[in-house]
Amino acid sequence: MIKKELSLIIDEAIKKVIRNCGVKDIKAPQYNVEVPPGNIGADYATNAAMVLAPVLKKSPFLIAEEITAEVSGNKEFFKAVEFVKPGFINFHINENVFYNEVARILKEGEDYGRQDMGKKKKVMIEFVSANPTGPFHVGHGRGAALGDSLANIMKALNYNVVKEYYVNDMGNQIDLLADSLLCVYDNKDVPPGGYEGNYLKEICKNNKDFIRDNRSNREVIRKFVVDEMLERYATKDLVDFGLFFDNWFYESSLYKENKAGKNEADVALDKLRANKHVYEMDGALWFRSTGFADDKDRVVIRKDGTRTYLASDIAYHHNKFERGFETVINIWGADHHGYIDRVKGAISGLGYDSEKLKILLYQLVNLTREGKPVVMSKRKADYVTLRQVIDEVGSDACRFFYLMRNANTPLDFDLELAKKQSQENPVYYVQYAYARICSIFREAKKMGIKFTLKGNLNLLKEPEELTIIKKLSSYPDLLLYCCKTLEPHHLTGYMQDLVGVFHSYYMKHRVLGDDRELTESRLMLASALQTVVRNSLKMLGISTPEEM
RNA sequence: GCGCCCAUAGUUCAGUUGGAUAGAACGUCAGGUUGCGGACCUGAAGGUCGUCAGUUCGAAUCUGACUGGGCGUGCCA
Repeated sequence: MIKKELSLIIDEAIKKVIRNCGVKDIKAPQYNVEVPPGNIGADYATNAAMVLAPVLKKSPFLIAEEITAEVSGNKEFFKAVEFVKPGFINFHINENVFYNEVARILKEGEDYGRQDMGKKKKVMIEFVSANPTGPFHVGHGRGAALGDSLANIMKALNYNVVKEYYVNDMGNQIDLLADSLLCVYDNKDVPPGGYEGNYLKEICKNNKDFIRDNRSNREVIRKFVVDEMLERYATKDLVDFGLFFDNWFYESSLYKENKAGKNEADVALDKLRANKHVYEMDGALWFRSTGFADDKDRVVIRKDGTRTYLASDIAYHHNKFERGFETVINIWGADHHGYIDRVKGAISGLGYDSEKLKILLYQLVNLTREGKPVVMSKRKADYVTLRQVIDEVGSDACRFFYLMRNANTPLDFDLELAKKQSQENPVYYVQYAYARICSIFREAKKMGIKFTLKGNLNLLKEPEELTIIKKLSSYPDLLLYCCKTLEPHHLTGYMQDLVGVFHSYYMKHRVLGDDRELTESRLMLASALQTVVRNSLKMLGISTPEEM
C-alpha cells in the first residue's frame, strides 16, 4: 500500500516535470519502485529519471533533481529524498507512514492484503485433472498446491475464481481400466498395459454383487469404475490436502446430445469447419493447427470414427470460453508442453483470443529421503502416492515444500527434511514463529495485561521493529506480484524472511516488559505480525497452529 | 533432427521483468540462555551468475552461438 501511495506521488511529479519541459504528447514510460539493496539505506528507490531520460532527451541526473525538487515538499510522507549518481532517486519514508500501516493491518485483520485488482473478472483455474485410473502421484500434488494457492491469491485480489477439475471419463484408458477391473474380478491377468493396482482388488471386493450383475454392460461398468476411483482417491485425498474444487467437469458431458441431435463436441467442430480449419485426409478428420504455429496438423476424428483426446479438448476449451471466463488458466505437468500450440491454435480457430488462455507448466517432482532418490516405479503400483506423502509428512509441510520453488524448475522434495522439527525445516521455522507469538499473548493474559488497539505506535523505535513493519507493509505488493507472475512461491520466501526478522527481534527485545506503554505498543506489533503470517499461510493453504 | 524448460556459494534455491557492493537456507567453523517457547539467535568463511561474443550509461536478467542436463516430439490420454 505504501508503495502504491509512493507511486502516485511520483506519477504526479513526473507529469509536472514533463510539462515543465514543454514536450507534448509524451507518455511516461514504465518505471520501477523498489526496495533498494541494504547498503543504500533508503526505504524505496525509483529508476524513473533514468527511463525518462531518453524520452525527454535530458540527462537522467537533471531529471532526478527535478523530480526530487517536486516531491520533497511533502514532509508528511518523506523524511528525506535524495538523488544519486546515475540517476536513482532514494526515498526515506516518514516513520508515521509506517505506523499508519500497522494501524491499518490491525484494523483490516484477515482482510489485510485484499485489493481490487480483478474487478470481479471471471477466471477459471483448471488443475490436477488427473485421469481417474489410479491414485494421485506426487506430481499431481504440485499442481494441486499451485492451483489452489493461485486461486486463493486471485480471490484476495477480487477475481471471481472458479476452480475446476476436468474428469477424463472416456477413451482408451478408461476402457482399459474397465477391462482391467473385470479381469481382476475374474482373477485373470489384466490385459497388456492394463492396471493392476491393489485399488482394483479393493473395489472388486467391496462391490462383488454389483459387478456380477452388470458386467456385461460396458457403459455401466465404465461409469462405475470412474466414480469409484474419484470417490476413493480424488475426493478423499484432495479433502485431506485441504483442496475443494468448485466444479467437476466430465469429458462425457461434451457428448450429451441436445434436442437437435447435436452435442457440444459437434458444435465446436462445426465451428472449426465453418472457419475452414479442418479437412479430411486418409479417412480421418484433421485440425489444421499448422495455421497456428503448430509444427504438424492433428487428427481429431480417427478413420475408425472415434475421437482423439484433442477433439474433447477443443470442445472443452470452447465450452470454457462460452461460459464467459475472461482468463482461463490451465496448470499442466511440463510433459504436456507439446500440447500448448494445438490447444491455443484451436482456441484461435474457434474465434477466441488465445492470449486469454494462460498455461502454467510445472516441472517434475523428485522425492528424496535424506538426499537419496526414492525409486518410483509406476507399473508395479508401489510408487509413492500423494496420499502416502500426506500421511507421512502432513498436508502443511507438503504444501509448503511444493510451493518453495518456482514451478518451472524441477523440485527435490525431501521427505525426511519435511518431517524434521527443527530449523532446517522451513515449515516449522515459520509455524514456530506463529506459535511463539500466540504464546506471548497467552503469557500477557496470564500477567493480566489487556490487549488494546489504543497503544502508541510511535514508541516502536528499535531498528528491528521498523524492519518488521516495513516487511509487513510489503505484503499487499507481494500478492500483486504473485498474481501478475502466476508464481505463488514468492510467498514462501517472504514468510521465511518475515519470520526471520521476528525471531531476531524476539531474541533481542522483550515484548512484555516493565514499561506498560511500550508493552502495549509491542503487543500491537506482535498482533500485526500474527495477522500477516496467518494471512500469508492461508494463501498457501497452510494451517496456523497456536501451539506446537 | 526439431521444440519447450533449466544451468547462480560445498548443497538446495531466491533474485519484483535491464539498476547501485548478486541474497537466503542448509552444511562447515566460532559464539550466545537465570527472563515472553533454545523447535531460537549472533558472527565468519564460501561466487569468473555454464562458456564465448553482442546490444547500452548499466546485463545473472535481453540477443546469437556453443557446452551440459530434464522433458516432449502418436490416428495414446
